[in-house]
Amino acid sequence: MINQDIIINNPEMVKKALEKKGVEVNFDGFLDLREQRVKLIQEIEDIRAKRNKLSKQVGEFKRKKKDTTVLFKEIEELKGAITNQEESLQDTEKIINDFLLKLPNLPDEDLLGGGKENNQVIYTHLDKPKFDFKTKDHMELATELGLIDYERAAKMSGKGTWIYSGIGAKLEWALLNFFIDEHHKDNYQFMMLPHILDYESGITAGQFPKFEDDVFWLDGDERQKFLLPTAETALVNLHRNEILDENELPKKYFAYSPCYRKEAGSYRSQERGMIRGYQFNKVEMFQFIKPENSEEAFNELLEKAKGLMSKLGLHYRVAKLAAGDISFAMSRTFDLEVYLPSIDIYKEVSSVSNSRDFQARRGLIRFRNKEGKPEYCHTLNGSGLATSRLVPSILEQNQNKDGSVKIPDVLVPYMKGLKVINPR
RNA sequence: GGAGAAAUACCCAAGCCCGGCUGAAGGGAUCGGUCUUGAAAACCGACAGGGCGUGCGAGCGCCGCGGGGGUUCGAAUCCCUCUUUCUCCGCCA
Repeated sequence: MINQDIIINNPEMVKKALEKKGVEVNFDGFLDLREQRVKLIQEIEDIRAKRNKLSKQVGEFKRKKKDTTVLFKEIEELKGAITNQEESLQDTEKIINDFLLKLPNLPDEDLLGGGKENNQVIYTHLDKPKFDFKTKDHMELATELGLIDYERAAKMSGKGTWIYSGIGAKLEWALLNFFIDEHHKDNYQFMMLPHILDYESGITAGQFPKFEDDVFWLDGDERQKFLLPTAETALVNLHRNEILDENELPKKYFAYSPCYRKEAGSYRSQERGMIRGYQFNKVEMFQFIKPENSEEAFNELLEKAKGLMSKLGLHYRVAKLAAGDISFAMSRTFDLEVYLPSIDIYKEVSSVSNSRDFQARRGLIRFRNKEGKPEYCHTLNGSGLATSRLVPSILEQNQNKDGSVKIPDVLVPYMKGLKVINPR
């Protein structure tokens, strides 16, 4: 949620900032409603104050055995005036709230406007791998090596799914465990979270109300519970409605979870295999911090994600996203994109984002500052990493002429010493 | 799944039956002070928060006793509902 004071004090600035995200807004109605709200509150509180005073007198009169009919008459007059106003106030506040919940976060000032086309590559690790033989794509490799079973997955679940089988499962699991160990080394706290979340959790994360159709709902039309689209959605809710002690911050967490996504739109056919599915695995990093540590925390998460990628020895790059390519709840996002030789394209394996106080405002996530006053935290998240796109990139980037695939050195201990996956 | 009990401030806990003087007793913790070489103990004092409105400000007002709603002139106290926790029974990985 955008700080309302900023909108009230400088609606033009907010308007321009949101335009960079490709969102057109008009604050005229909002500002009017805000004024209307204050007027109603003043009227209601005025009447309530009078009524409270009179009611108190009723008590006193009764104790002294004095006649109360005069008081009741006065109260009666106040009563009628108040109910209508209270209803209008409720309506007004609901409209204001609904409006605010649908406004995306302000992008950082240093970001370019526009969408994907304006993303900037700011870092590249290694060169594109060169092959002196005819390469295969990851589907071919995975199928030939018996790592992934697409057909049987389709049989039991339908499209957009796959089965990690045998060595393939071991490889996916090795990646997850490698990441988990690395995060432990950095003293992040490991969390295993519910995959089924309530509506309020989706609001706090910024997933709802705008993107209700992108998740899987469990309770039919009632929209009560949904499957998390990323562990971030659960992690951000860890401290919802809490006031943390200043010295507890920063709080650094990580979680492993499958991510369930409906991905309503249609995608290019080149996104075959495991590039986009209804379910994929991810280890997610998350921080609750004081606002003053925002940049530092962002860099830490980015460096951690880069470190993991570099240790895997894969060719990847880092893109600073343009305002329009950043998701709803975020002010700033850098993506790590791994190279897939078969389609000569870079695909996101990590998104490192700063939500600043946007999620904290939605979920009332605060800390007590030095003055003893509650203040909103900043929340940041970063994938560390999404594994389901790494397997394809490992297969494609590390393939050999004989159809075998070299396992990244750091994963070998997690593969019981297996260094190369050979054709069966 | 069934039956019962409970949810009060940082923690423990009274009040709820019998609605008003409870904007919430008491204790602990915490903070400040006295005493002390220092500390502890003892004693004295402070300690309801969060939100909203208003004011330059001290302040004033509204809401607030798990969440929501209702009854009433007035509700922590009565009624409805939801959530969570505990106990017992059943079922089960």
